[in-house]
Amino acid sequence: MYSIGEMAKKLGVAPSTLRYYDKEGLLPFVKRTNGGIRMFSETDYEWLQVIGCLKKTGMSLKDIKDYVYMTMKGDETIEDRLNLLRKQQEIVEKQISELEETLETVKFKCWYYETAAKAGTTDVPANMSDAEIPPEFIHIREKLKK
Amino acid sequence: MYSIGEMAKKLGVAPSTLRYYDKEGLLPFVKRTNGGIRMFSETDYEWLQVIGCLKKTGMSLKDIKDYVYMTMKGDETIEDRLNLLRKQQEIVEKQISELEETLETVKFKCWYYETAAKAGTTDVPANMSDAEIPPEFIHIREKLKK
DNA sequence: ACAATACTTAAAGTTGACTTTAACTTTCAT
DNA sequence: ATGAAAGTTAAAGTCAACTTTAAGTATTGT
Repeated sequence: MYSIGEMAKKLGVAPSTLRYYDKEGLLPFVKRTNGGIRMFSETDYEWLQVIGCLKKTGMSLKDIKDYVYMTMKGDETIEDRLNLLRKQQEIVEKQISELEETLETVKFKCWYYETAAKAGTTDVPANMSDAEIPPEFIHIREKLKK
Repeated sequence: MYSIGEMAKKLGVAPSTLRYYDKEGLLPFVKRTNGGIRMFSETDYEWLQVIGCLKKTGMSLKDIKDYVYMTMKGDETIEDRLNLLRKQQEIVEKQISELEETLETVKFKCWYYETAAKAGTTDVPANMSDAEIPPEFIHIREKLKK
């Protein structure tokens, strides 16, 4: 069993964050001592890991709360939870492919400034023809212009 | 030349967003008519595409503003801009690898609920031994517990 | 000429996810 | 038994990035 401070440290978050999550109804599974102090168990830790994962996918606290409540309802919500997770998988896959396109654009910009640095002026990369620039950047430059 | 409404449509953002960016100093290059109305050019559009790219990397508007001003200063800031973009490349690469780990966790959860759905209860995937679960999920389940 | 539409600004409001504050209580080590 | 450390709550504050509002000005089509 862990106190809120210990669990916060284990997770790398502030204790106030865990209190906030609890207040928002994300932690209905957390038990209290007679004195009213929260006691976090190992399975609570697993829950917080899952909450952390869903947060990384960009899910809102409200939607995470709905998922937690679904789970609390038991086996009758298995299909719903599966559908929710499948949608979340698609969302993350889309996020990754968008970030990969962003990365290509940033790499183009790096090439642009490397070329400018060698030449001493951005005029050089700015005025290059398609034939002169690395082929993987042609469509990126086009996309930025159109 | 485009009005703010046309440019906003072209970019898929609200006109108020462009006014906000201008007010925050991100668009020092945008010219005005005698009457004070903003006129966006094709190169302004390219600028907004770059701003959009940097925003997708998670850069704050303040830092984007600094980059815009660096560029306005001319060729003496080429090295600084290159360093900034290289750092941003690293940031995006890290974001992608973190999202890929998140994706694996979501895929594990999907497998978990698919298995639960077949069995009619989450007890089945929950009580499986390492030997029974797909090998790629062993370390993910471990990570969630430890 | 004039109505409709789109533009302008400054200032206030919104949102989500926390964080801080204030006043108080519980737990733990000596 | 007592003082420090860590816990508790409710309520207010913060932050970034917009969005909305209000009051007014400019542009465009007939």
